Amino acid sequence: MPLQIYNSLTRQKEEFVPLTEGLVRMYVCGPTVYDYPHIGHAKSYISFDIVVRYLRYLGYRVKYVQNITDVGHLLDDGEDRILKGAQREKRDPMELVEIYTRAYFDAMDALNVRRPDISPRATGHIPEQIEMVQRLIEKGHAYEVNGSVYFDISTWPQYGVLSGRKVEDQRAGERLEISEEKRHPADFALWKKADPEHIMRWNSPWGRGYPGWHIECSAMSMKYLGETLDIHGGGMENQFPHHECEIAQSEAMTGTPFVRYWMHHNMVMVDGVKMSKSLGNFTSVQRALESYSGAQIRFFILQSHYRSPVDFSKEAIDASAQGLERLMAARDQLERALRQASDGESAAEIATLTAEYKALFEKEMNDDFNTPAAIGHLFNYAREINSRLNSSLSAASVKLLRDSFVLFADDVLGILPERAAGLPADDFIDLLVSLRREIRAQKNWALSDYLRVRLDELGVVIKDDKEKSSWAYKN
RNA sequence: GGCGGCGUAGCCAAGUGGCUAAGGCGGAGGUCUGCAAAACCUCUAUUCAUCGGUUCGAUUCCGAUCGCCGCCUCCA
Repeated sequence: MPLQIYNSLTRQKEEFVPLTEGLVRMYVCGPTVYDYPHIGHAKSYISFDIVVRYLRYLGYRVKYVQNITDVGHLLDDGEDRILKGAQREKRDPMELVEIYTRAYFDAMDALNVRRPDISPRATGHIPEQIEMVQRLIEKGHAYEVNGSVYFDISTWPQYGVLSGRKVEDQRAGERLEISEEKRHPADFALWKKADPEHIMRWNSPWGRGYPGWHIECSAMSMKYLGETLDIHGGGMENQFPHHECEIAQSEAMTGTPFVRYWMHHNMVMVDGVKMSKSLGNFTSVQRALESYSGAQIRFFILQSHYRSPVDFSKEAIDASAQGLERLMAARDQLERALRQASDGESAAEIATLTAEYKALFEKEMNDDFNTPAAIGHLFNYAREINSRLNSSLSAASVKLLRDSFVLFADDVLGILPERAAGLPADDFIDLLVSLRREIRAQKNWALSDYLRVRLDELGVVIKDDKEKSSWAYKN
């Protein structure tokens, strides 16, 4: 079965067919860089990292764009996030933005998330956004009032297609005061007039101001990917109003479909409640990395589906970390066997096994990137591999197993980081282990145990069998 | 009030209109071992929130109820 993607727009799984054969145009909403990235960002960008990696595994060329929002947007109290952050930390807004942009990339690197091909910044694309607003005014879909420009919902009856909402059903103004400038409560800002104290502002045909909340994604995605994207990703909480507004303003301007497949991932929870910056109950990635490795966090997130919420609890991560250790141990055993295996043809049985697991892995990944199920097969695969490594295999057979295991687990899922130590240490450990073998042959258990304990303290675990001893790194 | 999602073993978590309801953690037993660890083997949900309905048959489809969550406001 070919790749199926759950499309939020149609609310069903659909076969994935890109607009241009062999090329995927993909855009994902990036972070607002006014604070450290949290575990919710981890789930988001790991989810879409899997999408990109798997599409590339399938042979597509993927052009992946993810914005950096460095224009301040308004908080409930009318204050600007970035401005507020800058005041809090007594820094220039752009300095603040730079610090958190770097923190964001550092965190993603630690989680083994591959960087987007293009990371456009909103402040670097003000002219594009202004141009878009102008075109919307020209086409009669937007109006200017007192230095601000709003999108006119009444000119866009399709508003609501993505979220399935009717404008009249919404409780407009229940929690946020409706601007009196708007003709209709659901009209949204494309450009906002800046108050004198507003630091981040730019010249525009409507005076000094700054872009609206939704316009940057439309302007930048279309600039780099064209008028129709294959995939647009983001969090479910952005489905409305953010993505709904993107569709309205983009399609009103171009007259063509904006996005073919909308993908939305679910939220990270803490004790059953959504984690978010506004609720203040978030764990930063940097903080989580003090307790867990990037691979452990990544693996934990991939053990539930991207469209399911995940509860970030110590118990759950500890449990999944144990599981990850098994997969990493299997990889280590394969690498070791590869160094020690004798020459020879690969066995037909091994080729059958690798083909079987390739089919299973692809079946699950083709089903809307079902990483938990794919990982389930990986555990079975690891067991099959381990039992075969107990007997001697030819180097060609081991290589076949190693290559396929690493291809799925690491190239696509990215969950098998290199072990900590540099490679030369391996040779010394090999030497110590073989020396210990001699000591054991002399039944000098005291010295043998001493070596085992010392090596254990250094992070190397010994495993003794009748004919040989082997070892593995602990973490 | 409107829109949407979820409720599967002690915990985490896939899945399916009917053959054994994946996998991981934890637990129990075993093989191996000088001991240990790892690995491997066996066991660990007669049952999928509750109650109805459709069906020859439902955990899976439909309805109701209960519970939990998200969105309707910036948020990954």
